[in-house]
Amino acid sequence: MQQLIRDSILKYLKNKEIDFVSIPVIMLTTPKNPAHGHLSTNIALQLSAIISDAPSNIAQFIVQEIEKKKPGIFDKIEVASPGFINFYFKNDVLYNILPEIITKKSQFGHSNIGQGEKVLVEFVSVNPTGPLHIGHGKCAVVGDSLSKILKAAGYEVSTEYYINDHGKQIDILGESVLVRYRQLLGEDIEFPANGYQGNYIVDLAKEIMNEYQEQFKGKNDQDTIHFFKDYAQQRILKDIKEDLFSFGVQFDNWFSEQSLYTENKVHPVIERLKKEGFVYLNKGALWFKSTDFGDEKDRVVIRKDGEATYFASDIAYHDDKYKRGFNILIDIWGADHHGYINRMKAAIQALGYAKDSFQVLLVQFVTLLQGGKAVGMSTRGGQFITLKDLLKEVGKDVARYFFLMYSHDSHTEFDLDIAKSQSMDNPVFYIQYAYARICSIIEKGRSKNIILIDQKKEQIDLKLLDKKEELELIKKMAYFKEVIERSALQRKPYLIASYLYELASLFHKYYTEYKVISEDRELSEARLYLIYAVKIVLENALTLLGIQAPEKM
RNA sequence: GCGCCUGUAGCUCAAUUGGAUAGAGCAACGGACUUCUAAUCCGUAGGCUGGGGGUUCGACUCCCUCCAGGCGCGCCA
Repeated sequence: MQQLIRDSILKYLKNKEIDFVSIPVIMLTTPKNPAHGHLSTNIALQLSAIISDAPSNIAQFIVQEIEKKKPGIFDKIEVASPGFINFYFKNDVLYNILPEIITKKSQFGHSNIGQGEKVLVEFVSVNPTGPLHIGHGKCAVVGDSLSKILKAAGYEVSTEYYINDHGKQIDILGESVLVRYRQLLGEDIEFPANGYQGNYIVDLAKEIMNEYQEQFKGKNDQDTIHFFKDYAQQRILKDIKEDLFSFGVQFDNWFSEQSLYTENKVHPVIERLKKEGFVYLNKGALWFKSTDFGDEKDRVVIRKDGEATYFASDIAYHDDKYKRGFNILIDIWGADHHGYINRMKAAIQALGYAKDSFQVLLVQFVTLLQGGKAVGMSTRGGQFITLKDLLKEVGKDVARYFFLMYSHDSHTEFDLDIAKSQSMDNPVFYIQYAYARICSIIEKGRSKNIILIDQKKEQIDLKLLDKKEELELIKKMAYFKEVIERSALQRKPYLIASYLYELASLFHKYYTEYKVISEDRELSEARLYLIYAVKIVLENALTLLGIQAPEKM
């Protein structure tokens, strides 16, 4: 299609004896207004800015050229003021999508724009110092769903969780549990001011007490601290893994920060930066010149006390990602980490990698509403609603959809009351209900001996599908592939969620207006064929979001 | 103070990256079940896209400025 238009433009330029202009990317859009055709392009408007001719003249010419070449496909092609070209396909052409869907099944909508490029999506990566809360949940589904979408769009995707099992926060965690443990044994010691307050710390202390009784009473030596640190961290990590698993989020790899030190990967990277002249000594610490790449200030990589900073290991970590063969790194971070982007981008460039190969998706905060009031949350303060609690309240499907239904980029509200309601307020049920309805119709068809014939479309008269609602459904399904591509390229999983809702809505309308199974056998077969396609597309889209497609509700 | 994100119907959010008449859901009002599931559908009403300026055939979208909210601005992670 693009080529067709391009050729026409070239011919136009030749006729006009215009030497050379770079033709803009030819954008073909599917207009929201049906009166604007099935496909539309604004290319003539764009061209008229470059070459001096009225857009309508250019459009006219392109249309004539295309009509000469492809007389069979279009019902009509029209030029609309001020210079849009609107293409109307013959219904026959639209129908072609149905056998395609039914042949490709779960593969329908998939494409190869990713061209097998290796992408590493890193997300959640929460310190193992406390349970996952709702904000982490949003990051988790955004990352998980985006990975699935990228795969569907032809990228080779790996997912990874970076475990911050090194450094001060972990030390504080160990200390917090130890103090709680000793307090439980009746010792009168003060809880550290910067310690973790949550009840889960006390639970951990109790757990250790049950297992080891008074073995560590009064102790505060290195070995004891180390034991508590390890115990707490591993225990919490196990919970995190379980929570994510029950949320349908799985990782290809769990990467330990500590391993960067045991495998000596941090210091060589710093050395490399030093050699390139991006590192200098000041006030006893070693600084990375991130300002060379647009950061607002330089950053410490080795502290005065000789310890590498978190940033230093993060540089090594990202270097390692590239070394493992990934071309595109996508990190999904909570919005509170946005100040970190520039220094990381700087490091990427200093190491010689392309600036754009490292991309950060900032997930904005979630405000949880209950009874119309906001529920606060902070890990340190210990007051939060955990992901586990949320899953218990609303279930995996609802939670996932609510996190995916809006742009990850905007702060959203999660209304617990709506999420809990099994009513028409709840978009998840709306979509799943459409799927369940289709299943039940197909079942009815089977009972009446109208059986779906997968591959033999010649036995089905698709021309019978001429109702407005039917054509709308078909057009919507034909759009699915593009939605996946856009969603992947723009890194916006929520586009799938919106699409899903719209498709479900079209189906519900159709359902109310027309009977699929009737006395007319041929018509029933054609309509069954149609809704079978809808079923497949709904299922494929739901799969991308990690949401169940129930056959009965 | 500086930086990033956000501001669209009473509420929660969209708007195909600069396109055609700014759209959905909820809430409000009025309708539709002898039917393949009413967890559904149809209709009515609701807007100076935070304010102001600019760029052009065309702006919610880009630029400038102001206002409001969120989040950052450690030799923490």
